[in-house]
Amino acid sequence: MAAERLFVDQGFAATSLRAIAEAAKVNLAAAHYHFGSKQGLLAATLHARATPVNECRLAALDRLEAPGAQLNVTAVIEAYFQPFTQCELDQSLPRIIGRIAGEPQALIRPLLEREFKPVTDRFIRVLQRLLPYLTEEDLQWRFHFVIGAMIHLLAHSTPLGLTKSDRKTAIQAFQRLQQFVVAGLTSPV
Amino acid sequence: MAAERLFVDQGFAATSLRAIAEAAKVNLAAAHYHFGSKQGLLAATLHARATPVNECRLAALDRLEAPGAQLNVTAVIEAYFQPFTQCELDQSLPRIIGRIAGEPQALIRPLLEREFKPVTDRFIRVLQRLLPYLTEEDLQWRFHFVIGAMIHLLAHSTPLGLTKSDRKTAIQAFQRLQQFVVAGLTSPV
DNA sequence: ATATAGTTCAAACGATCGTTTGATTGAAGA
DNA sequence: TCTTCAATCAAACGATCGTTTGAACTATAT
Repeated sequence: MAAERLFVDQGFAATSLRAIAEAAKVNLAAAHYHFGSKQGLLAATLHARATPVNECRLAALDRLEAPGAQLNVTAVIEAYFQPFTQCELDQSLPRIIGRIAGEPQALIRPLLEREFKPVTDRFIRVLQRLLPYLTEEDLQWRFHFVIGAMIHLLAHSTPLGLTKSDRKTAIQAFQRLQQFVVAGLTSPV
Repeated sequence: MAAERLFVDQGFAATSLRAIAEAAKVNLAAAHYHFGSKQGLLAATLHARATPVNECRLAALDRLEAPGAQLNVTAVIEAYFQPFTQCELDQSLPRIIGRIAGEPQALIRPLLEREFKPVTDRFIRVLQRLLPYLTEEDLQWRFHFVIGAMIHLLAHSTPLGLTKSDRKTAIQAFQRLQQFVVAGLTSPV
C-alpha cells in the first residue's frame, strides 16, 4: 500500500488523499469509493498490517505454551517482538505500526485498541502466571512501559546520536530492547 | 498558552492557526506577526516548555553531583523525571512534551534535538560513569528505551485498561516507570 | 443482445488552510 | 505637536483539503 509510506512520513492529518492516490496511481474518487473516507483508508491500512502482527504473535505464543517448551518472561517478550525481528517481513511494517500508535488524534485510539488489545491482553495474562508476585495493576503498568519503548523504537529506529539503520542493526536493537524490558518486567517490587 | 491544548489534543498538522487564535482570543494576523509562521508558533510553544524542564533537570543533577550526595542510577533517573513529578508544575507540561515528541513530521525532530539533546547527553555521560561495564552504544540504546517509555507515559497517562488519571496516580506512575527503567539500565550485558 | 451492478474517472463542490495585504491604532521620541 | 514604528485588525489571497457528482466503462447474468 502506498498510503503507508505517506502516513508514516508525514502523519495522518498532514497526508492528503490526493497524494496517496497519486502515489498509488489510482483515481482519487476510486480510493474514496473503496474506503469510504480518509479515516476508513487509515483503518484499512492499519488492519492490513495489524492482522499478520497479531497472528505472528499468537503463533509464537502458542509454540511457547506447547508442552515441553521453555515458558519464561524472555521467551514471551521474544514472541511479542517476533513480528519485527523476523527477517521475512518487510521493513515498512514496524514503521507504520510505530507511527500510527503515536498519532495524536483521538479518533485513532479506538482503532489501535480494537486491533491490538485482545492479543496484548493475552500476553499480559501469560506474564501474570510467570510473575505471580506482581499485582495485575503492577503488570499493566510495566507492560505499558514495554509498549512505549517498543513504539519509540519502531518510530525512531535509532537514538538521536546514532544514524545507521539497516536491517541487521534493527534486529540487534530489538535484542537490546528485549533485554531491557525483561529486566524491567522482572524487577522485584 | 492556548496553542498547547490544541496541539496536544489534535496534533500539529490538524490544529489550525485560526482555532488557536480564537482560543487565545487574539487576532489571527497578530499571531502570525509575532511567531512568523505556524511552525514558529510550535517552536515557541515547545521552547517555552522545554526551558524549565531542562533547568529543573540540570538543577537536580547538580544537586546530585554536589559532594556528599548519593550518586547512583536511581537518583539520576529521578533527576531526569523530576520535571514531571514535582507537584508545583502544572499538569499540561507533561502532555505537551509527550505529544510533540511523538509528532510525525520530520520538521519537528530538529526542534526536539535542539531543545533536549544537550541536557540528555549530559545525563548519559553521568550514567556512563555509574555503569562503566556498558559501552557508549549500549547506554545510548538503553537511554533511547528510557525516553520511549517516558514519552509514552507522558502522552498516554494510563494503560489502555486503566482509566483513572489524577495527579497522585500520575506521580505513582512515574515511580513505577523509574523502577522499571533503572532495572533495564542496570541489567548486566 | 440487453439489462444490471460494480467500478473508474474528470470535474467540481464548499470549506478551510497558512499566509499576506494595507489600513488603523497607540504610545514613545524628537 | 508631529513623527515614527511596532502592534493589531478585517479582509482577502491562492492553494489545497475531503468529499460528491454524474457520466463512462466493464463484466457478468438473463
